Amino acid sequence: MLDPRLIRNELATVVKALAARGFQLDEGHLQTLEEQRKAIQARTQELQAERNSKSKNIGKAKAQGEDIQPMLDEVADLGDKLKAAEAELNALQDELNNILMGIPNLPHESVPAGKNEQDNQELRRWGEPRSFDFEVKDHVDLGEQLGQMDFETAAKITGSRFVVMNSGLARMHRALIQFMLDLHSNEHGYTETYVPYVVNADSLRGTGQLPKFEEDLFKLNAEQEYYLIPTAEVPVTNIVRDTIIDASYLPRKFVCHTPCFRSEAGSYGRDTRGMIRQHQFEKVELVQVVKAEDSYNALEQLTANAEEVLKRLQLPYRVMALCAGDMGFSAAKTYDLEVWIPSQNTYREISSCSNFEAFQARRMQARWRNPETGKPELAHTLNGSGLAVGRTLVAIMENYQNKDGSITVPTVLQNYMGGMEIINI
RNA sequence: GGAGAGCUGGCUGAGUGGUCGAAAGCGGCGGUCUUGAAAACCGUUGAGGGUUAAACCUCCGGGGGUUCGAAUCCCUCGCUCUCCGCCA
Repeated sequence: MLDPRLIRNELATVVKALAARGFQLDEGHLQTLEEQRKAIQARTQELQAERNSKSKNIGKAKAQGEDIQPMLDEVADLGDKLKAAEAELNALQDELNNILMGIPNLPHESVPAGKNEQDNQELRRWGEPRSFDFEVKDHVDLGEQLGQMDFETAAKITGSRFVVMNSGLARMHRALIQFMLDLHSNEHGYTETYVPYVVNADSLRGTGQLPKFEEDLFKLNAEQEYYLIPTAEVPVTNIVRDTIIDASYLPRKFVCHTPCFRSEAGSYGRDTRGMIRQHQFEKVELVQVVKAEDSYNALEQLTANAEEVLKRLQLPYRVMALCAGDMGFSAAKTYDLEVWIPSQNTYREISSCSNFEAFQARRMQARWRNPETGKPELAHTLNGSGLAVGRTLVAIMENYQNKDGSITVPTVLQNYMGGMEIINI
């Protein structure tokens, strides 16, 4: 959520900044509502003040044994008037709030202009894509030939966009999770965290998935309004919802492995083959809660932490600065890490690292107490994948494939796989 | 599943219809004392909105109701705890 005062006081600037990311804000409508709100709020508060003072007087008079009937007559219709005013105010505030909750974050000044992924800016590359002296296979062919990756069985059990794995691939999948958790908790200073995979609507509103993106989520058909998490970002960031954090606890850095569940509504026909886009996938997520002044340094750090995973796995990648039009709803700035996928002869997203500034913190009232002023201030939140496990597995399979269809195990993973050096039939 | 108790400021916790945004303690901040620190003592200290500043308004788990007036009474939902039952 944007700062309502910013919207009130600098509406034109906000409208312009939102246009940069392709969002049309109905300026006139908002202004009209805001003016009405102001007027009705003032009137409501006057009525409330009148009620408070008159009630107080009645109390005093009664205590002194005076006849209070005339005073009661005087306030007879005040209650109804007040109730009507409050109802009107509530309706207006709900409407304004709905609009506010649907407005995306403003892009940071350093974010490149642009409409879509064509306009993203490549910042740097690491590693040299390997040249193969045989025809490369994609991970689906490799996995099925190994007999360790089975999409048909998964489709029988559930439906499309799921996978069954076993043996070496299943183990490497697990090894990746352990490796990433260890790296970030032991070397990068993150606190390993375990969280619920089912969350309530408040949590999803806090991080920005609701109210606008409900169709991307799996909603449980339960008595409570519960959803499967689309990313660990939701439960982990909401750890600080409705709290005032002591300054000495900042920055807070969490690393958390969870499965992620996405309905992928609206992505029909995209990446239908293989493990690139699944309804269920594992991800190791990095989340930071920091002071406002630190958040852009934290974004660089968090991105570097995610990059380190790719470096240790010796996977070639590039770093993209997303343009304003390609960024997610809540982000002020986003770097995507894209890993080299030989079968597609291109780089594909494997991590997305974003600074949300105070956008999520304002929605979830996540604050810290500034000792200099003694006042609570909104925190800044960030997160990034470190990394998406399924896609990492895909990248390893394809980049480390051998002519005979076996897959060499990256050195850093061998200890996590009981010394296994190669995956074959 | 059944019965009961509770949810109050950063934290603990008092408050059962009016002068309560709310005692007390802890913690925080400022000061006295001290070479410095600790201890002790004194003062100060909830959040949000509003205003040049004030006035004023809202908030005692969420929502609704009763009342001139609600932290306090009623309804409802959520959560926590205790006991019983059931299951692992």
